[in-house]
Amino acid sequence: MSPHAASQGPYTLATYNPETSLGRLVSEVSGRLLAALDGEMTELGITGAQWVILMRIASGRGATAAELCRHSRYDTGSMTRMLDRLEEKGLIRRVRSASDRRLVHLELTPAGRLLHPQLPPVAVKVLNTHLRGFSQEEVTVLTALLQRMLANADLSATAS
Amino acid sequence: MSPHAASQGPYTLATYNPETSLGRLVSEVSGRLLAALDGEMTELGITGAQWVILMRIASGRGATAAELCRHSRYDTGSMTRMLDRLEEKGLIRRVRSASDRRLVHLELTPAGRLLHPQLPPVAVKVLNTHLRGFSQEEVTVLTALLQRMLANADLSATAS
DNA sequence: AGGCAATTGCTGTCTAGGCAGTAAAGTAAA
DNA sequence: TTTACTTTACTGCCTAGACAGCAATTGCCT
Repeated sequence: MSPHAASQGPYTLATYNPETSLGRLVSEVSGRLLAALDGEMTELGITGAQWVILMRIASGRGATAAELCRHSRYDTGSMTRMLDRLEEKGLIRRVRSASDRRLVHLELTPAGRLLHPQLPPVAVKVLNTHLRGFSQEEVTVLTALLQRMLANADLSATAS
Repeated sequence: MSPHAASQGPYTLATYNPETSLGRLVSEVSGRLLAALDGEMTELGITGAQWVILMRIASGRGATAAELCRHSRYDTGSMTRMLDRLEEKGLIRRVRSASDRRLVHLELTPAGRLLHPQLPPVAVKVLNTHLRGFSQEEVTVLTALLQRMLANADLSATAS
């Protein structure tokens, strides 16, 4: 590595164009995906954000509020209120843990279990709509590249 | 194309995994990029969202509030308040148009013009940080794939 | 000219997330 | 045991965006 390697990279001030940069592109695609998810979800009575949390609880990857926060970059306060909304809609239930009384275990209600199977098809539809004309390999390449960006983000986050 | 081609695509219910899907990935990368931009920007006294708007005004791509809304998927009400904040910080100025008195032309104040050159380097730094280990060609491929997703999103949006 | 629709920018109101502070519960060390 | 620290969930308070409604202005059309 040369001494000034840190100042090098794919982007330079001379070539950088905010309108066509990866930053704008990723943000735009993300926004479109969420908007599409929201649109498909209105008839089911929940939002895209609630879709994410519900899926996590249903799959057992979000047994408590704190665990959900750790994986979704949500504030614990925001998560409390998010769970309030899901509980108010009768989709989830809070159960105070007996072994550790700080914890509140989260589980789907019968209504939640009834809704759950309807959630994945919506995501599949939205994704495939945005991937028209993509080959299986292109999806693999895109996924791998984004995962590398995420790994780089983790490096920076841990370093700071 | 077979009659049921519309129901096919890269993702299927059998293979779909919400944790590793492109949806989650794009959303996560987008969030990280914005968070990094926000972090770098605090010392400059503005947020990542304000960075975007300022850049647009400075480059002449956002001469009025309505034009900014059309390109940033913001509500006109939200844009009004966004511009309020930038005006309050002394970075932009509102000038009522003489030719069309409905319009309010936006321009940088001297303080805004002073801040402007500091904005692109921050984005370049953030992007390159997240693109460590990427070749020039990989960035090109990633950009092209995301642009195709965006084009597909536009198709759906216009169709609905 | 006069009427009608569209555009622009703004304002109230609602929802939702971030931050800070708190109480309860658990853990570890003196 | 007692003390200090951490974790968990929750609660105000603030910011910020979405939606609906508004007045002013403009262009279009007869």
